[in-house]
Amino acid sequence: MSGPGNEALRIGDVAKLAGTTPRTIRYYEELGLLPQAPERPSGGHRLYSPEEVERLREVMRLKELLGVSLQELKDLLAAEEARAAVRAELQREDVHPERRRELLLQAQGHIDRQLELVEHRAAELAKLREELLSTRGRVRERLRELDALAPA
Amino acid sequence: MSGPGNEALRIGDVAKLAGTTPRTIRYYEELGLLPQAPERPSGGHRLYSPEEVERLREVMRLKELLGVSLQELKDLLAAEEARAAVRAELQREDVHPERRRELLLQAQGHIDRQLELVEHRAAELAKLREELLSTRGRVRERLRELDALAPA
DNA sequence: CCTCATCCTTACGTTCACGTCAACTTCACA
DNA sequence: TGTGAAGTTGACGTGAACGTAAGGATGAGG
Repeated sequence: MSGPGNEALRIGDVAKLAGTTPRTIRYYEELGLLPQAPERPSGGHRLYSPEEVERLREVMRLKELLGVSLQELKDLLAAEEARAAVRAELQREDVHPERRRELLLQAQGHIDRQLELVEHRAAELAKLREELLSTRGRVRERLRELDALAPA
Repeated sequence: MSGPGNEALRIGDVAKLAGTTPRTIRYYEELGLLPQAPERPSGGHRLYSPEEVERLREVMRLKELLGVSLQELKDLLAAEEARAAVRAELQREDVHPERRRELLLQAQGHIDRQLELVEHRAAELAKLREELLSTRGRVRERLRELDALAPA
């Protein structure tokens, strides 16, 4: 059985797959951005699953798009971390509805927090985009005027 | 005659108006992000017009929204710089239409470059926003299910 | 089993984007 | 005309986010 989904990746592979370096991965782990993968079977080498690669990419993506510090990002991801735990707990059927509700509300709060950040930035960017488009429109119009008078 | 529009601002005033520090302003000037205001009447103090404040705010805004290094930002603003010069030159009527055309095309190129950057980021952010909204939707649904079974 | 690429930790180095301090000059105002 | 706040140019300091080098352990292929 060598089906896909259970390959054990080494840190160098992960780095290449995510487009970064081993150093950065260790650094993120040190900061708590990535789980400290306490599984170091026999040797001290870190091993990763493809899911971990996705997680890393997501971290890099958020860093890029939200433009926050790694510390702030850590807080934002604590949210995601919590959501993972929540999902795990919610999987089981035997959770008190009261507890379920609490967990879901908590998850919602985390998501809303991220959404707020994202929407704020998105709005600002949209505004900037509109301004640029408008300016470009004016330039184009002037070019057309010019063409009308003295065509190439 | 003390009408608005010709107040001479000092670097500290500018800093407060733009929400930053004198140090940053000097640093930006040193990097070439702000024009080196060669006008230092008698004393060596920098003087600014309200327009310069706007310029500074714009720089800060772009830095924040585009998340680029100050060097890259400088290149992007060389564009804007050029546009300012272009606008000045275009104001005059006695410019060869050929030259006008050239200037306008150049300006258009600069704008398009900025637009490309902005639209790329905006698209990425929009994608992220959609994902978050979708996730939130699922959470909400689960909450509604819960409410239906065991209302508060 | 040997070897060599890859990994480990530790630690110091580097770049960016400023902060801060020193020594001095200039401006605003009583 | 003094005097305190604000400005000037160096210069060095700093936090974030890694890069890089040292010295040694580990793992995969021949």
